[in-house]
Amino acid sequence: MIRVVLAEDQSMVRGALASLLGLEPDIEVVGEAANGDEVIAVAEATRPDIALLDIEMPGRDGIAAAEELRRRVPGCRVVILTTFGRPGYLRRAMEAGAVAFLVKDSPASELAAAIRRVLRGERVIDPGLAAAALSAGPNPLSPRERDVLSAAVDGSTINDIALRLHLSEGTVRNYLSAAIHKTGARNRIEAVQKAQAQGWL
Amino acid sequence: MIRVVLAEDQSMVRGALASLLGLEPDIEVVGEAANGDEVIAVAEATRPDIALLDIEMPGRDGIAAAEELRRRVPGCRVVILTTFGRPGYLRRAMEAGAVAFLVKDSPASELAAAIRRVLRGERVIDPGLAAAALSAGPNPLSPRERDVLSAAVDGSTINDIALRLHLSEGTVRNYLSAAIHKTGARNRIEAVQKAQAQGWL
DNA sequence: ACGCGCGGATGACAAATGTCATCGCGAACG
DNA sequence: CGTTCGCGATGACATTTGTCATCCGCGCGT
Repeated sequence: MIRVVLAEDQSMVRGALASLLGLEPDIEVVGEAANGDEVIAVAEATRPDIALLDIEMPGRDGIAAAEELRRRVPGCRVVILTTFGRPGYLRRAMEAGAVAFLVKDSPASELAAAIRRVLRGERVIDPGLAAAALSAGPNPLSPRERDVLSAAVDGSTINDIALRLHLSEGTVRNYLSAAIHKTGARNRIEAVQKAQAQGWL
Repeated sequence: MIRVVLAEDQSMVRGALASLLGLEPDIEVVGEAANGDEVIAVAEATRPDIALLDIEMPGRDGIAAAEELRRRVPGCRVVILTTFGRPGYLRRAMEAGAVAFLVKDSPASELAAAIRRVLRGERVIDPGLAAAALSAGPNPLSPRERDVLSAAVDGSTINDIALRLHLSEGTVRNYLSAAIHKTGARNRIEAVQKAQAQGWL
């Protein structure tokens, strides 16, 4: 039996995925978690073959959890299952030690298939997405530019951001200007959108 | 047997939900669709007892589909299943004739339970969400203010919006200013966020 | 008949935002 | 050892955005 733990924050989706995997005769869901911190505890307790992780989760996200799992539960292979096939996500997932990267809008049958292929030692990555990740190149934003742009997603003013990050207003404007330039955007909002679409935040 | 059709754009989630419902001895998934247009065709062909609809779908969304289904397949009860429990969504779903409104982060067991309750003639709505929808009041934005604010979500400049909607720049600014005021926001971006959080767009 | 709200517009003004040049500091790298 | 790069800052400047008062016309309700 292939032993799987599941991390996904939406209970109903998590339950549905568990049921989907439960249909497979050679797969067994031995644990579930609603976020990245939980899944580490669950995996340490159950020592599964596979950890199936969503990326967007409250608290520690799936990528951070993958990194931690590699250290704490070395025998456990990480499969990322995410809504958004963003190039930057794929890149970071691979760097965090994931061996497969699936998007939720591929057919349901691919989930079990991917898990079996991973168990045979293969890596499973959508070829189109792999190409996009490679052609897009690495994240051009410096860490601080990322911070500032991330702080701008919720519509904060320059002043808000400056206070939150303990920077001067001018500095915030400079970083934002750089981020706007590097993303090829025309203003802050476009920069945020483009960076998010690439998985750079 | 309770006959159900399922509309959800993410294949894997759709398949997983189908599997979840398939576990129930008295429920049968007789059709699946990836968007609001498909589900109407499927429901007309299969005449199900229940249509389980996601809201966020490409093309015709779940709420618009619900409205159309009420006319075209009157015997079919509509259950909305959505990621976001936004007050405005609930309100619009009810106006569109839905009899149940579930969010994806409630427990998986609630799905079948809700379907059975609907079949007994009950309405199923999260009490907290119902309270939020009532206390939030109706959408304060005029149709045109909605249009303009919607056109601003992607970071377009005033100029872009004016061209796209065939308005003068000043008019666009006026509508945005009104929307900012009505949402209690401090700028365009916050206004978009607040309006989306309420389900007003 | 009257008021009111909505759509649409203009002009003026203040505030926020984006751009650019320039500076200092420290760490990394050849 | 010099160069480069990231971080942080300042000041000046042009542009964009947000606000407000005011106007017109239309339709709707009383």
